[in-house]
Amino acid sequence: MDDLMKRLQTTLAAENIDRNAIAKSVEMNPYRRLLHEVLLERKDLLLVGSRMNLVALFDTEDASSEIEEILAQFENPTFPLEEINTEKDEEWQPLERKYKDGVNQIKEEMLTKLGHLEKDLETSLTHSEKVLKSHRDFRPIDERDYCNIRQSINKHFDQAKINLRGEAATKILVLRRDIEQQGRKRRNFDKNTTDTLQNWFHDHRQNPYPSDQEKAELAKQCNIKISQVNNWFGNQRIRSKQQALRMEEEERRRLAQLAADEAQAMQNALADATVVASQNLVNSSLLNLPLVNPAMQAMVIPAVQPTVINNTNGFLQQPNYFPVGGQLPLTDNGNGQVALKSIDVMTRRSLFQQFYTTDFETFGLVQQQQDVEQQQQQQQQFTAMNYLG
DNA sequence: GACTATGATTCTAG
DNA sequence: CTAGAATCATAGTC
Repeated sequence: MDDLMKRLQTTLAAENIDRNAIAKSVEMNPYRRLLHEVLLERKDLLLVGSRMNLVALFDTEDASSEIEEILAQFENPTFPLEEINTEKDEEWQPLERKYKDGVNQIKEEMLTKLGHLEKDLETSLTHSEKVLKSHRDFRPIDERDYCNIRQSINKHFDQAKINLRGEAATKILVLRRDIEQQGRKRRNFDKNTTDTLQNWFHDHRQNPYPSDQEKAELAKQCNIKISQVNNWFGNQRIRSKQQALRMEEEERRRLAQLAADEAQAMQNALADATVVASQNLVNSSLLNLPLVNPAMQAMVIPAVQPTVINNTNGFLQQPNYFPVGGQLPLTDNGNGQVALKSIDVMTRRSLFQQFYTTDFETFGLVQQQQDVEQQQQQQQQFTAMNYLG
């Protein structure tokens, strides 16, 4: 009994009820007082149905039509879930099953509780009659008293029933929302759909904004909702724009890298040519060198060789200095390596000439670097050219 | 399991 | 309301 009392107090506290107001109300109305007495005798009845509360004891509300509408689903076999992704969704059937099972379970629970309520109502009525009879010792009791107490108790239990139904309806709504949420799990469109949308987008890329009518057509054609068409075009527009920006940026970076590489190559060539020129001057004549350098014949350079090999013999050893489209003095030895072909003096001269006259003069980058060292190198380069020319 | 692709949602501005 | 942008959440891939 103490436990029951505690639960009652907790309920009262939780429901934020002014107990004085209730007491006053009870005091002012003998029937209510009687009812209160009955209910205090059977406190457990107060706790039947989790939503039953003392406010409902005195202020009966009508059952909302909305609740009845939802509960009608107990009897209505049609599936009341929102149609989500049409019939092509094979995961839909289990969800539908799950929902129906859930609704049935809620129904069973509600019916069980209703049964309990009915039993408690009977008990309560019998008990109230007993209490009323005991009152005969203190005051006159007539049929009206019995009628009133029965009415009050019925009212109380009616409210409990309404609350119970409301609770069941809420459960159904929650269940429905959960299931619909699961059904709404994102699924990719099939290839046909994306192709159709993709084609439309591409054909109208100048102005990729379908009209309402076109959206409707696309939706029908793709078997998706108009809102999905809207989503798709919204995403597509923004994402294709982002992609274009990324490509642009990438291209810009690539060109910058290309220019940097060329500039570097040119500088290497310049440095190399400078060595050649000075060597030639020291050795008095490039033409005096053997027609075919024996060391050069055996020289093997890795196919990917980024560093400039010191040119001590007056030969160009980095073939990539030669003009684009010009013939490279290379031979592939089949082992992922290339060897310099032995070349005769005339060929060498022509390659040098080609290199100096064609490339150096047309390559703006060298001209732009106006520092002293660069100028000196240019000086030497022209000396070499004159010498060879 | 990290990463990207993608459909949906949310927020903002007009 | 719409479009754009950011973000979320899941799919899909390696």
